Amino acid sequence: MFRGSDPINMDAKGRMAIPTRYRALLEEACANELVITIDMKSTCLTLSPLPEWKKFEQKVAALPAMDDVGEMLSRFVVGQAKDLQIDRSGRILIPTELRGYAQLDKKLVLVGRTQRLEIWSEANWNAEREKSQETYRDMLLDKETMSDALKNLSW
Amino acid sequence: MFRGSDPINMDAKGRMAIPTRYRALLEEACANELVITIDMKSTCLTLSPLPEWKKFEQKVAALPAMDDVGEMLSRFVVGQAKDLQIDRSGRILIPTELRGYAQLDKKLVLVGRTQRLEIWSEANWNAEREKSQETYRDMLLDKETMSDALKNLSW
DNA sequence: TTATTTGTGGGTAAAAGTGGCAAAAAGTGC
DNA sequence: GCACTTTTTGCCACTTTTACCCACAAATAA
Repeated sequence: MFRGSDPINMDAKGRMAIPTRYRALLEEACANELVITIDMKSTCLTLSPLPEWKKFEQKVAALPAMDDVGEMLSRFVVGQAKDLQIDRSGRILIPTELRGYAQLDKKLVLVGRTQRLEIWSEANWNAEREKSQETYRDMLLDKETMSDALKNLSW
Repeated sequence: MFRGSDPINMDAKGRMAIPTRYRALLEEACANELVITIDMKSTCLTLSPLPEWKKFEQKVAALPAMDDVGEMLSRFVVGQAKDLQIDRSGRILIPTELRGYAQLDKKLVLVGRTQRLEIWSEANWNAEREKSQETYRDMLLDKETMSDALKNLSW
């Protein structure tokens, strides 16, 4: 579904153009209805087609009320989500509060993550890429800390 | 169902406007009948459609009488709940005692939590958000203390 | 070079939220 | 029991924000 990264400029009103190669896809998959929210583990935002989002929301809602981490996930991820419509020029408006969270200024990077998209500030994206070369390469070589699912991933 | 957060001003009489995007939903889901009560684990209030509330109330009532924590939950959460009607201008009146509990003054934030809503003072909400970025990010990275349900949450 | 498609910016109109005011209802005291 | 006071509810108008629409600029392809 979504893959690859695109550098995109956000305009003064906080609007961002969706790459044309995704337009038809989004029209069909979700009638241009998207949900944007924070990514709790990284300084970026998550953009998903509404049907995909709903699946996630249901899973989170089904977690036990006494699961403190799950509760927090629901409060801040669901609680800061926002429905978006793609306008007739193929743009979305990124809500002000979320812009602050992800430290977005003019230069953004839109990253494809199969079922969803990530929105990064160019600066944070580059920093994270650098970090991945130093840190995560070691983590990939260390079989001790790796989950079983990942250990058994075939390619 | 409910998602996202909305900054709302409470008027001098303790009334709060429900965002328009929820109006039709609430009319249909519960004929504008809501229940408001305290959230025992946080300094905020919980607002639920009557049918959703009833499910919770039944579950709590079914807990063993010797479950002290459950007993306390029933006494203070159910015991301080209050039925509300949305008025003809789409507003609810937040009971005085509950206003005190959640430290509400003029500026409020209404937070969507899928089946229910949370009402925060703007100050407490912002403080909680900041805290989530410092504390909870670590909790999400620490696989030791994380529940299995959450560990296996795919997204 | 010209035409078509994609990206950007700004202006305008509609809708939503807020606060004030007035009317009605409830409560209290004479 | 009646009148006055106080609280609550409903209505309306104003202001602010948001979203939609159109026009222009840039880039790409013919």
